[in-house]
Amino acid sequence: MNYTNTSKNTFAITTPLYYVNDVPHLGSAYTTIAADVVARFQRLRGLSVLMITGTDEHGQKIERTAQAYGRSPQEHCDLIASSFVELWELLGIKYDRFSRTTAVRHQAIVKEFFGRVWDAGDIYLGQQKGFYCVSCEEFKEERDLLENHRCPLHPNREAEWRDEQNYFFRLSKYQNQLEALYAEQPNFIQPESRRNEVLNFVRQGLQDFSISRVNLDWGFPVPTDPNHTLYVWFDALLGYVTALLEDGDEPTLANALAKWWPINIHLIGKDILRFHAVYWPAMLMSAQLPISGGVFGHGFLTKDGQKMGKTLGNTVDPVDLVRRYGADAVRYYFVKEIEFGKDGDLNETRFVNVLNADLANDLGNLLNRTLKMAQKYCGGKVPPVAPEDIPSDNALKAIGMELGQRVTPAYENLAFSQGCEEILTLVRSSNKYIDEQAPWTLYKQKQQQALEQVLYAVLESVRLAAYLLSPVTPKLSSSIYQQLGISLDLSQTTGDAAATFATHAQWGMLAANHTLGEPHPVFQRLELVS
RNA sequence: GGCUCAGUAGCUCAGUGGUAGAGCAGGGGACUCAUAAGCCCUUGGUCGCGUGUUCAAAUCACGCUUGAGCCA
Repeated sequence: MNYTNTSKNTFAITTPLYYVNDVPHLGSAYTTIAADVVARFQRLRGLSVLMITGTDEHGQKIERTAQAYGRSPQEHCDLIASSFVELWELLGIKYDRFSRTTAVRHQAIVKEFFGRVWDAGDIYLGQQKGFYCVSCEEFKEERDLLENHRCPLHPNREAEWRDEQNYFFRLSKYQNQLEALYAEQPNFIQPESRRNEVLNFVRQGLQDFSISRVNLDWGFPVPTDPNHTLYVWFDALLGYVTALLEDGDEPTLANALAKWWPINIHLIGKDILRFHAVYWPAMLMSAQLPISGGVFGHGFLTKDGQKMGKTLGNTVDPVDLVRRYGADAVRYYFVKEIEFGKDGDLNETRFVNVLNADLANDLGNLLNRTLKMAQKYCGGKVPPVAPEDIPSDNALKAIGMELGQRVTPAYENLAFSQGCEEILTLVRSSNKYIDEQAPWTLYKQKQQQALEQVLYAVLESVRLAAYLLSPVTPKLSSSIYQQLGISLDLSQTTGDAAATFATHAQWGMLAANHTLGEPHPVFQRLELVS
């Protein structure tokens, strides 16, 4: 699987546009961290990257939530949207677009897109009868509901009986085209278990779905019939398109699609897979637009093995988590400790153990002990060693020479955990190498040349590890670069030449004789905070 | 009810036919450059249960069981 479009030098990735029913939860943070990691990696590779996140702000649920808080819907949306922005700031998310579905220009895009689907003859008026769960914003089959027509996902509220005229999207027409898409692009839906779910679902036969609601004000009017309001999902998915507009652009599809379309990959939680893997490509087919490169549905997070939820009262506030442990720690834990695609657990004891072992003890201390030795034994400078003079069977060079090539497919395939493990191999080997070579003994024996080779090999290995890990831990990696005396802020790379993979992912780019920085612990050991 | 995925060391997981592995956590040791870190050694598993196929099964087949999920 490789979502990089090699014919263009661009890479566009999205998180969902998060529903502003409530302040951001940990799951939203998880998706956004993952997207940021991919985006940062692609920038390092020199691609022009557009990372899109944002908020989905329409629908009955928002209307009612706002009402419950005594706010206007727009006030409510503004408030919640800003809490997302703040969280991304806190987490060090470097997004390029924050797309809000209440934006004025979004309406223009939706209107034009609707027109194309309308002209294709794929929208018709029909009757929708059934129980509607406002929390899901979906009609439910009666057999799927609990007693008193309560939705299994929202058992505290009864689904509402609706019998109304709705506009429908002719999804059934795209059954064959969708199946062909899944067959021709086996990676369109990842991971595989999710793909199977979708195939199974589609195989059973697709029904048209309703794309408008009546008796609802908070949303865009159906362009051809203002008595109806567009269904929130129809407008939300198009938020990805609107996000592609440059600031001064006229809000037209042509402008939006000019540079970045098709989006390389949508990262989503598994709960909204159907919208992205079935409805969305069908909508694009109807509008005769190219389909996105793929959809990756990741798993859910549990807390100490239990589902997080308000009923259990065990939700974890991402803001609180970052305040207690720091952004890099939170990012690293979720990216390294949870296999992307599977469900994962947050356990704070494990959190602290892993962070201390990997980042404080193995990586941070490795830098610190080596820098201190460089101070004592080499005058605080990178030893005058040419990397080519280090034999290729040197334990660290052997790993370092191949590491970039090993880590690249891991990032490309969103196998973050694997990539981190590869990097850690070099870090752990470096600690072992120091103990084996015992530079302090070489110093006492006045074997300066051997000593310098050892320290160079280790310093360079730390640098390489920091560079390759920088998509995950941008601040930590930057601190390491700084202490190595390299003036390049890895947390702010923009895809320009200075920080590119071609040079920095090579083992041996550390320049001899330049002055190293002052050693300070780059990652303090964490304490379990309750 | 149908279907999918998973069940391997205390924890998180790798291992898809040939004498059970990693990281973390636990125990011991030697060292000293270092963030009481690192290094070495080590405790720990009838690989969910059962039957079958095979010279040989964590690995293949069937059944059961537990958990997660999909079936608008």
